Amino acid sequence: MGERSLLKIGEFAHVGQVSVVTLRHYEKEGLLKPLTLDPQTGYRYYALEQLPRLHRILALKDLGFPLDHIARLLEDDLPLEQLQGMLTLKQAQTQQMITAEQERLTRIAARLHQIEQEGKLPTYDMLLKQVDAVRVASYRATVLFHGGFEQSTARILAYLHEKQIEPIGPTIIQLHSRSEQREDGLYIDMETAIPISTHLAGTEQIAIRTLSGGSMVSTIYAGVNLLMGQAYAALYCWIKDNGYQIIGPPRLLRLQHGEHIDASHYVTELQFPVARQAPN
Amino acid sequence: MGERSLLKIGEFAHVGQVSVVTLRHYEKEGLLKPLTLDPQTGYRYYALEQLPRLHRILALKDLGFPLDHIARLLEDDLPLEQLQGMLTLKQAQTQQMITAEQERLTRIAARLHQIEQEGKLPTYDMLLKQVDAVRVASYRATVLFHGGFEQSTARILAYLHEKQIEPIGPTIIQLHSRSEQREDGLYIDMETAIPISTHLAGTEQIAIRTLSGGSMVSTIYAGVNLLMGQAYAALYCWIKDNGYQIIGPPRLLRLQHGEHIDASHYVTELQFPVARQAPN
DNA sequence: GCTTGACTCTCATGTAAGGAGAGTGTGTAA
DNA sequence: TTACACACTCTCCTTACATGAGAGTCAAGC
Repeated sequence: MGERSLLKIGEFAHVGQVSVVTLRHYEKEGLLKPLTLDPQTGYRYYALEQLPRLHRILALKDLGFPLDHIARLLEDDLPLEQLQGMLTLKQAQTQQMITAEQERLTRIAARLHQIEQEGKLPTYDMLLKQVDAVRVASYRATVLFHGGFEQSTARILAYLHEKQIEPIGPTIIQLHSRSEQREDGLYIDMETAIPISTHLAGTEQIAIRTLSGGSMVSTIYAGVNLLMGQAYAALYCWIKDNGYQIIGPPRLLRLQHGEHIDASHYVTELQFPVARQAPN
Repeated sequence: MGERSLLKIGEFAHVGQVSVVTLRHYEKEGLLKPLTLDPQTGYRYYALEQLPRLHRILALKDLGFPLDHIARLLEDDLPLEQLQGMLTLKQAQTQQMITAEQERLTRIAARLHQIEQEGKLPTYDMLLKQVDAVRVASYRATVLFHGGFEQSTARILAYLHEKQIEPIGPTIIQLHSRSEQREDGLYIDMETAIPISTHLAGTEQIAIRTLSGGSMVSTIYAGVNLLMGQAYAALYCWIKDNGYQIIGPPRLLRLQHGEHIDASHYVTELQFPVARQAPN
């Protein structure tokens, strides 16, 4: 020690506290070339004076930069503004990642919460998804909860058939109010909507309109679940736990229903339009 | 729609809002097999009833699980505790990652701060590293800052030479107090230490002891910088900005020094032992 | 001068989760 | 019939290395 000398890769790796493989990798990436290369043996020889550069590489890696960015940052003629720009950008990205991870943390906690509540494997899987706006033919009325939409659906389908238009997606039901009990059954204000591709005029009863898209919390279940109580409740909890707020009526997508299908094979998606709750 | 049917991979991908490639990938990973496979054509056919499973996969992926963990989580006979365990573990990991990212954010901010202060590319790169404890032969005295350690080093080396012991690392100088000006120069209480591998008895002057290891904030610079003012200051700022506290005397590692070496080729590492500041 | 063990070289492959793209051969629907 | 969807295989690409194979080199002891 104390003598000026060239180090073999292993020695340099040792003082730099990195692996030999890492040094070779950095050379390949053009980050740190050995001072000399023995043309006979191919041995790499490093000088201790290269240690500050290695140190800088590690420091930048520690800031989260990928190696190719570090290569740019190490260029001698890099203008100061660009350096600052890259750092500021990285700062923003890191902030964003933290936010994302925190949301994920909340989702995990919500899931654990759900398991505790139900005391078993959760039945419903919540997912936040983006939904496109879609043009529909819709019919809105306050009808019997059980079977009410069958009539509505039939009514719209008849109209579309008459106009020779085919549906382009599953029937969507918007539940505009919570159900209310009357003497002859459970009633609800629901809008039955069938997606179509073409524009046409509606009738007094059947409106041609566009269902808005946006962020939806969604869950899908198979089988019959007429009251959807559990799914509804689970979704409601999830939205609350994860700091969202409901900004519209829930939707029911009848992905696989019908008279000649056994009820146990029904597939339904339940969606709530949501937005991030303003953090007050 | 509304009819029970088998979907081709493209259709299923569409309703599930994933890519065809993804579905094939999931099949290969054993996460989601198509309901039937046409032996003639190899076409995959999915049932809508598989949508909840896909949904669950996506939800778990959203929680941050890798695909092989999801495969385990999807097993029917997974005991509840194991599910909870995996979620709790993931929760802890996510929390840890958030903490790490926040520290990174602080480091980036410190770096930007440093650039602003210096008004140019920062000269010193700070890195937090773990240092092992090391046995040394050391000599402590209040000596002239300039050249004082040369004598100390020579003294230790003479002793080691007499005992036929070779140093196993660069000379370490611990600065036990800040420098003080006297009439004939700048004095400092410094301990010069040379790493050795064997244990042996010391003398009145030369102690054989162990330098403790631990977390060190380190910077390396090449060239002569006798007062180390800038490096010292930069390191000091970094430690403060990043919420650490200094828990011991700074160390100077003379990685490449010596009489027959040009001062511009000196390589020195400056280390401060630190600990996380208790968040009060 | 020889052996031995530690070290070094190059090259290839693997990682997670697919994305992108090409090439080639069928299937399905209007 | 003509698009288009789908099949299969293959490769390369992403990050920052780790791991290993097979071969050559260095320094030290005998």
